[in-house]
Amino acid sequence: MTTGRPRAFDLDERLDRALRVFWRQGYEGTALSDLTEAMGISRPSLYAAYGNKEALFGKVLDRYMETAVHVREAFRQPTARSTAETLLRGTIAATTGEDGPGCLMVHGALATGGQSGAVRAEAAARRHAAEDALRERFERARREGDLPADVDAGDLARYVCLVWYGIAVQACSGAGSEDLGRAVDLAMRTFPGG
Amino acid sequence: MTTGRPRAFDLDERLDRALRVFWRQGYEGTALSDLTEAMGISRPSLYAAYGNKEALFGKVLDRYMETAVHVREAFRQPTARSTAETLLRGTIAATTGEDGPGCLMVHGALATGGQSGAVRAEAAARRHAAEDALRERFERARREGDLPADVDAGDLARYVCLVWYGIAVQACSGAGSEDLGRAVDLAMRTFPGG
DNA sequence: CTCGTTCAGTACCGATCGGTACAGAACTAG
DNA sequence: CTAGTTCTGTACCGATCGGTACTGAACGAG
Repeated sequence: MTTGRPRAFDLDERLDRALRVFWRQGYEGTALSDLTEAMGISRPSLYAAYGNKEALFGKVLDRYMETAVHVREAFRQPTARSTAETLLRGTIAATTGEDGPGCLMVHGALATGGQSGAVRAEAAARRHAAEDALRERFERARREGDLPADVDAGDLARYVCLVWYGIAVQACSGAGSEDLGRAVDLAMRTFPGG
Repeated sequence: MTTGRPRAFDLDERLDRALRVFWRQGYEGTALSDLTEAMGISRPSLYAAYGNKEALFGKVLDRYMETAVHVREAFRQPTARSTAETLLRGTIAATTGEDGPGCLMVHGALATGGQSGAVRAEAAARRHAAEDALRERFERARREGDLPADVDAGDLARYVCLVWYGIAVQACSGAGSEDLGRAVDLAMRTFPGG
C-alpha cells in the first residue's frame, strides 16, 4: 500500500469555512469561486477532496448538524418540555449568532431552480429527520408519563419544528434574540404538561 | 402625444406567470430563460416592460401581496383573535396550494449571494411591513378592549408572524394542510383573549 | 535511487448567466 | 402619404457558471 503526497490542509477545518459561506449565501447563491476563496484551496483540490458542489453541500450539512450542540443538548434533557425549550432557546442563539443569521437547513435550499432539486430534497429530508427524532422523543415522554396520554406526539413535534423554522426566518429578517425569546415564551405556553 | 406600437400582451397576466416561476424556484434559482419561456415573451420585451430581473421580482412581490386575499380578509376581521386565525388558516391554504409549496416572501430570497443582496433586503422589508401591520392591528385591539392591556402587541405580532413563516417552511418540507391545521390549533391556544 | 500514487496549481472547457444593439413591424398624429 | 414613437424578435455581448486535463511536486515502498 503506497500512500502518495499528503494533503496540505485539514478537511474539517476547510469544511467549516465552506459552511460559513453556504450559511450566509445559501446553496444557489454560492459560487465555486466563493468557496475556493474562503477555503483557501484551488478548485481541483476541492473536487478531489469533497466531490463536487452538491456533495460538498451535503458534507457541510453533516458538519452543521455535528456542530449544532444545542440540538444534542436538547435531546439529553430529562423531560419533553425541557427538550423543546432547550431546542428553541438554543436555536435563537444559533440563528442570531455571528456566523450569520438563520439556519442552514432552512434557508440553505428552500426553493431552487431545475438543476438543484436534489439539494432541496436533501435539506427537506434532514428537516424531516429532525422532526422524526423529536416525535420519537415525545412518544417516549408519553410512555414515561412525562406527557399526557391525549397529546399526539407527531402533532407536537410538528408544532415545535414549526416554531424552530419560524425563528430561523425571523432571524433572517433581523429579529434580535430578546424579541425571539419572548416569542418562545408565548410558544411554550401552549406546551402540554408541567 | 404619439403612441406607437401597442404591446401585444397583458402586463398583469404575464406577471402572474412570472410569479409562478419565482414561487417555485426562488429568485436566484430562476433564470431569465425560465421567465421568458413561461411568460411567452422575448427577453427585450421583458426588459422594456418590467425593467430587469430585480425590478420584475419587486413587481411580482407587489402582485403577490395583491393576490393574497387571505391577508386582506384577515385584516377585515372584527377581533384580534379572528385576524390571527384567518391569517394563519389562510396561509395554510396558500402555502399548500397548487402554485407550489411555501410562501414567496419567505423562500423567494431568504439567503442570497453577493449580487442579490438588494433582493433579499426587499423581501425582508416586506416581511417587516406585514409584522408592523399586524402589530398596529393588535394595538388597536388593545385600545378597543379586545385584547388585555398587559399583552405586548409587538411581541404578539412577532409570534403570529413566526408561526406564519414556520407554516411556510413546513409546507416546503411537504407538510399537508391537515397536519398544519393541527399545528395552528396548538399555536392559537396561547393567543390571549377569547 | 526509481517507481507508483496522490496531491498542488495553471489554464482551460462548453454552457449558461443577466443584459443589450439592432433592424423591422405596428401603431398615431399630422 | 410621411414622420415619430414604441413594441417585436434575432442575434449577440462580456462575464461567470460548474467542472476538468494536464503538468509538476511531494510522499512511501522497494
